[in-house]
Amino acid sequence: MNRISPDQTGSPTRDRILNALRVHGPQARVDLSAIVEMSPATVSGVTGELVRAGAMREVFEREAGEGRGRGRPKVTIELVPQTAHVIVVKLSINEIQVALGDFTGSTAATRTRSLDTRALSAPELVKAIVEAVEGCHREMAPGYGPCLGIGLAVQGLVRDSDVIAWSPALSVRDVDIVTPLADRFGLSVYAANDANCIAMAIRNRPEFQGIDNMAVLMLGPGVGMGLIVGGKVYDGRTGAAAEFGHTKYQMDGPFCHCGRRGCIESFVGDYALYRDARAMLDLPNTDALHPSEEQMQVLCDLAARGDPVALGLFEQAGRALGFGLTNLIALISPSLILVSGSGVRAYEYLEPSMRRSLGDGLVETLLANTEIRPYAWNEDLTLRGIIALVLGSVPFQLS
Amino acid sequence: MNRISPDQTGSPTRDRILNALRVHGPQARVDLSAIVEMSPATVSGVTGELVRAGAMREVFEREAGEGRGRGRPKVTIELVPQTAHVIVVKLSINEIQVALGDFTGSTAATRTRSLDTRALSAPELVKAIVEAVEGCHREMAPGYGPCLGIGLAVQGLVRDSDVIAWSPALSVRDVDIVTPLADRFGLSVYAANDANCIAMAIRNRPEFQGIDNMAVLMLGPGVGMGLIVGGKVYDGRTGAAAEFGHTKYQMDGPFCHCGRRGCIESFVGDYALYRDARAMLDLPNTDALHPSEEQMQVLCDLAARGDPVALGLFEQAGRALGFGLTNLIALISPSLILVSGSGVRAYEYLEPSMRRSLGDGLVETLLANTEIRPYAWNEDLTLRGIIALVLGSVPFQLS
DNA sequence: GTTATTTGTTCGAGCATTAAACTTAATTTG
DNA sequence: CAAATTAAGTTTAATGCTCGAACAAATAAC
Repeated sequence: MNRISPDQTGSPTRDRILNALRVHGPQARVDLSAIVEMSPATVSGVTGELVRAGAMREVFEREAGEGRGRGRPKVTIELVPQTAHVIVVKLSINEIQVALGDFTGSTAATRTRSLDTRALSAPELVKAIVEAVEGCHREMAPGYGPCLGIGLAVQGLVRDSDVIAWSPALSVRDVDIVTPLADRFGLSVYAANDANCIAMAIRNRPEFQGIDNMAVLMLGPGVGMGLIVGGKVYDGRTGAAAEFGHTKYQMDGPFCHCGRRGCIESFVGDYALYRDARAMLDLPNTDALHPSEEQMQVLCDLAARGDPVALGLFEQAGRALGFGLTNLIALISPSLILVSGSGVRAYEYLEPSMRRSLGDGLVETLLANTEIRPYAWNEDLTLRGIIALVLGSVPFQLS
Repeated sequence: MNRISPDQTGSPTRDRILNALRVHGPQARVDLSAIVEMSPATVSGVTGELVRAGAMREVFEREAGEGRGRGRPKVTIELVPQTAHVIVVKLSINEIQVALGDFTGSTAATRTRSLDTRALSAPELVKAIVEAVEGCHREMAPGYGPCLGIGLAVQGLVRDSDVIAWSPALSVRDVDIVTPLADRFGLSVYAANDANCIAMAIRNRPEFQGIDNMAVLMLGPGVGMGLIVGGKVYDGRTGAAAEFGHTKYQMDGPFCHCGRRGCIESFVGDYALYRDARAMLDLPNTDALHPSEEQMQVLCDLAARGDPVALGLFEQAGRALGFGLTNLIALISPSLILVSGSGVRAYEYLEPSMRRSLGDGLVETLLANTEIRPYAWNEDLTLRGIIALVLGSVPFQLS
């Protein structure tokens, strides 16, 4: 949570309009008024104010092209990207990425630094992040208005949007990362789990606006999940929710990174697949805890060529995944489940056994209410998500 | 959902005040203003209006007893129970119970009718419920103000707060129960799953006001759950959520009532315990699908006397329960899980293995955030819950 | 009795929102 | 090409909700 700025409140209507423009892109006032479900008069007032303040501008696209009907033509308005910015940091294994998010919610620039994150102490971690933020501020922020806040997307367990309880990228635990940053920069700082960020980014796309209950599964090195409940990212108030990957498949199954046995992740995570593959196939030895993209691709290629061992592996993983989804659906029954993450590359090999598993475990009524489909994986979703989170949390105020 | 009264809107503030009085009981205006977090001026206005309308009254409890400090004494106000009423029906196996809920949310009177519910066709079911409601209207409602709505608490799967997709009490499926009732009586009708009703009733107690994420487990003939997310009953938009009992324990486990295998319910439900007990102990033959309270009590007594077979049964059930809770906590991480239902009678025998199961499956961070404890079972919770649900859904309007 | 303290009411200011009337800017039609 | 038509956007005045502030009421303490 933030440490600074206790209760400044921007008008909720203004924030809704700003958000509508971020989600739906430039819009005419009439259309905005339909989106936010307020009268044109209200929208007119708010936009007028913001245009005068320089945060929005009218955009004249004189392409009489198509769709131009009778009557006064619409004039679309857009956010001025330079109005303000946020700085976000993505912490993953051996990598710290910093990005500047502009006022529209886009990533304006990013920079990545490689370092041995697992060797960092808590103060060193803070220092590394402070440096990243300062670097971003120095090099990217000029030309932009004020910094509205700082966001942190963390692989791992974030508690109370405040402290990193545990992360695969770190060897230290329970690091309060927010307080020192807030103190250092005098800004609101928000930390969030990376899967939640991705869920946020996806839910923010126009096509998912109506869907209030959805889950985004992140297959990859680990197995994560972001949950949208009631239209908002669900973090279980302690932040430690949606740990789909550590849902159980078999109590006496293989050991998982988390130290327990039989987690879904220990059947579906990259390391699990590669571990089992190496036992049966002739594959290069490696840091088995973190197989690379290329190594995983090799497995996929084998499956594509019909290799029965590879196919069998994916089939088993699909079964475990289906088991986990069965429980997820029984408990939450989200209307949509998207499967994403780098692991979607193997979706076609996972899907059949996953669906079989689901069919075995769920009554039709439940199954029929939930749509499951893959969603193309894209690295930048995390950044877009944390940017959206910060922009949505800090009310915008006119100066 | 309701079919009548499309969008009449009572003031939200008024509804909040009414609800605060229902939850916290009679209160002075100052205290009310603290509870609803509005200024005394606003509360004064609203209560004045309602007192004038006869829906509230001041109550003079002249017991100078204790707590009387300096200053003008508080005058508590209470809801007038007769102001209005709701009629609720609880449908369970071979029983239809009807109750009148008064304006304060209490059950003013109930009546129960036994009949072979599984023999009913859809129209016969509707007829039986209509009769129950009419009987209630005739015999209990005189003396009360208008009927604000009708509520249905149903054992089983309710879809879209509209149709009974499946119920153990019925042999028919997908019965739209709401439309005919709404048409017949010209009132808003709400149907809800019984476990959700109970969760609602419990969450409505003053001591749980602050807890926004909680789960109420219902052990008994079946295993149900009610989920409170963000302070509201969660029904997954389709109503078919929180099916904890049909969460999986072992894919190849015993068959469950739902037709699938290995559900938690098929290890923890009364029928599962009794089924396994009969295989090993000398117990009376019976309708094994629905063992009676007394029969289950026999099992408990055996455990109390240290019978190893009975203890072993409960231990196994506890293990399954713990497995299910592991997944629930990993996914939702509610801050509180209450275990209730008639099955709590055996809680002390279930608990040790349940906790062991949880310890094996969950990392401490997650486990530490969730409190699990039993909650005394009380038949009337269902009725109180559905009454609260109807009262909370129908905005109150001054005539 | 006088003062202090707390509860509750009343009144007016402030704010957000909207309906309705109006202005603006285009297209279509005669 | 002017007049009619259509649709977007603005302005204004009215409504309604909420709250601060002043005030009234009812008691205990002194």
